[in-house]
Amino acid sequence: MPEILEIEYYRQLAEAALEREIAAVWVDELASRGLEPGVDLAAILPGLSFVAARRRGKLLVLDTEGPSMGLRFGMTGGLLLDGVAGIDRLRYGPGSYEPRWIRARVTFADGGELLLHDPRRLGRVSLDPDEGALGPDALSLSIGELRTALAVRHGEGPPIKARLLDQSKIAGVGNLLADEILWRASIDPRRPSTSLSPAELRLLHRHLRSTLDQLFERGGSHTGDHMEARRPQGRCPKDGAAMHRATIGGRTTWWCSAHQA
DNA sequence: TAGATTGTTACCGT
DNA sequence: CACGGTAACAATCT
Repeated sequence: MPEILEIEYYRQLAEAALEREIAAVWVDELASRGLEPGVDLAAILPGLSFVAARRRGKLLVLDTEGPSMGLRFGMTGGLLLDGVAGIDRLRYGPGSYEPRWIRARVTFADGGELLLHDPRRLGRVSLDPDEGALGPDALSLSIGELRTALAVRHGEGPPIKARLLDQSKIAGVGNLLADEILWRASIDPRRPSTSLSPAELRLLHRHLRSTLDQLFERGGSHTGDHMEARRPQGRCPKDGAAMHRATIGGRTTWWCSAHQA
C-alpha cells in the first residue's frame, strides 16, 4: 500500500499530533528492529511533544524538541491518529483496522493516540533516522535532479525502472508508481538509464510530476491507469496491445508491448 | 493451494 | 570499488 503518496497522507494526518505531550510509547519487537540495540523510546519520548511532521520519500519523520522518531511503513503499514486513518481504505482486513495488527503506539497526555498498523510487519520505527541516505524527494524533483539521478560513472546504467526504484537516487517512487510513470511516458522499463534523449528526459520528468499529482488527488499509488492491465492476459488500456511481464529492479514489472517498445 | 504482494537490506557476483 | 541482482524478511490475500 504505501508509496510516497500514502506517506504524504500519513504526514498530513500526523500534523494533528503536534504540540501534544507524549505520555507513553510502545513499540512491538519486530518494529523495534529499526532502532539501535538498547534504544528504548518508552524511556526517551515521554514528556516531549512532536513539533514537526516531515517526510522524505517513504520515510515519515516526527521531530520533537529533542530527538526525532522515524516511521517506515513497509508493504502494508498505515497510520492512525485518534481513531482516524491516514487513508480511506486498507488492502488487508475487512475495511477496518484490527487491534492485533497494531505494531506501535504513542499515547498522548490528552488521551489520544498515534498508531502504526501493519499486518505484514515490515514496518519499522527508528530514532533520528539517516535522511542523508535518501535521494531528493520525488514530489518536488526538478528535471536537473532527475538527470543526475539517472547518471552513472561507468557504462550505460541500470534499467531505468531499477534506477527509479533506488531510494538513494530518488526518494519515494515504489513499484506501482514506477510502472505507471513509465507507461504514461511510453518508455520501456528495460532501457538503460543513460539512454534517454533530452526530449525523453523532459517527457519522463513531466509524467513523473503529473502522475504523482494526479494519483495523489485520486487517492493513492494503486489508482493508476495501467493497474487493470497488471494481470495475466492483461491488455494495455491505451492501445489494447499485450502486456509484458518480467522482474526488473527486483520487482514484478508490467509494460505495454506496443507503445513502450 | 501455490503463487504473488505497494519495501528494505544483507549478501553475492561482475 | 561501484553497482546491480537476488533472496530473505512476515503475513496475508487470491
